Amino acid sequence: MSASPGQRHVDASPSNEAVLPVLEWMVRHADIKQASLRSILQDLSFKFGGYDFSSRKNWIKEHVLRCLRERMQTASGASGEQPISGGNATAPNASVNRTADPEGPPGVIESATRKRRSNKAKRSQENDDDTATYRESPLRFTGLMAPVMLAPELAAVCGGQDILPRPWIAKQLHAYVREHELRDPSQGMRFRPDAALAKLFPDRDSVSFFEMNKLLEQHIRKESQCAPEEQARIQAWRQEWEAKGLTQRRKIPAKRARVRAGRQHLKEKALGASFSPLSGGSQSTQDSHRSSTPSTGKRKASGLAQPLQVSEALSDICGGARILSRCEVVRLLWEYIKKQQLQDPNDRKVIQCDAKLQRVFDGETRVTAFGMNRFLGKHLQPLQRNDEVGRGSQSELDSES
DNA sequence: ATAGGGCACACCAACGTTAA
DNA sequence: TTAACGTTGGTGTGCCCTAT
Repeated sequence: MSASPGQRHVDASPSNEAVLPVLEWMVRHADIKQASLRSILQDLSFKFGGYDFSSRKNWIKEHVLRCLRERMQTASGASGEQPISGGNATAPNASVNRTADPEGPPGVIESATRKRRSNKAKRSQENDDDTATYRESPLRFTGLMAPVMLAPELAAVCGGQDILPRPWIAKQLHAYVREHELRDPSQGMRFRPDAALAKLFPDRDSVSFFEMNKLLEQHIRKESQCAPEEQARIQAWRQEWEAKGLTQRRKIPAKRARVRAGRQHLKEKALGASFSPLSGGSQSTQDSHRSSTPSTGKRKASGLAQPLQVSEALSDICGGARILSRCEVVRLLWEYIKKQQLQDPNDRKVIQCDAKLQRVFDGETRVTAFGMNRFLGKHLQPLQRNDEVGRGSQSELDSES
């Protein structure tokens, strides 16, 4: 709150004579691969108690450039140290060079700087976010990396190997195309099959790398499609390669995004608590219910809502209905427990089983509210086809009662 | 948050090159 | 730097209900 005009750092403007030796020292000792003009400005500002050097940016650039030239000359003359090139090192160098070019179009530097800043800010944001973190984990040969059996004509162009994971097959083919210079010069993403590849892609003058994987399917067999002895070989291959202890760098999922989405979902769920799919809720509420599985709308009835065959013992508790969904069973079960006042008054989580409940709960006299779900599975069986005809479920119960 | 159940769906994994 | 394309299978998550 104390007025900024009184800031010590601004008033205590360091002279160029005082700044120059510090600046030269910084450039001489900077990590060229990491440093940028911006980072140098920041460091300089830090060394001079937070003084803002932006008004002397051009002066600083000139001296940074001079020091860099001297440093490169010294390095190349002394030990043949490599000049600044490639990777991040290009950023400060290029910027300074353009600055020195009197004919360089105005705004180029600012534009480039802005772009770099934008990219840096983006990277910084990503690093700040836990979505951008990685972990090293063992390479497992499952899923996409599951080894498959190659047909002889495919193995022939994969160095004779007849068991490989799909991505490695793609890699081998890319290498083959490169080695044999089969790439279509007019269309970089396509290649012209030679005699060996023609066996894989018959009647094709040209194949795109995108099509390649699809066409390869005809020359690949999954483990499940292989003969027992081939499956044994694949197993051995997997064991052999997993024993090598290869690792991969995996991206950690976007936890923060998921947590945010989850919170949003709960919030919307609370707001739309009175929504009934049958009564036609608002579009937004319906969307929120679909949030986790967006789009399509092809979703079938939930497994929990599917009708099941209820055992006689359980049916006795559920009002005699023999076909109910799990959800309905749980609801009716609790209705019965409350009606019969079977909850332990000292611990409402505990259910004191009467004779009917004991038939369902394996003779247990007491079960917990959570534990009783475990017993239900034995009393609920998938429906036979003909059972589904005339399924009554809750409506059947309603009509009975 | 927790327990039980099954299903649908999204996402991720590797690999290559080019265009934006 | 990222999206584009195509492949398969593992994993994570939400749905749905109920009570504590």
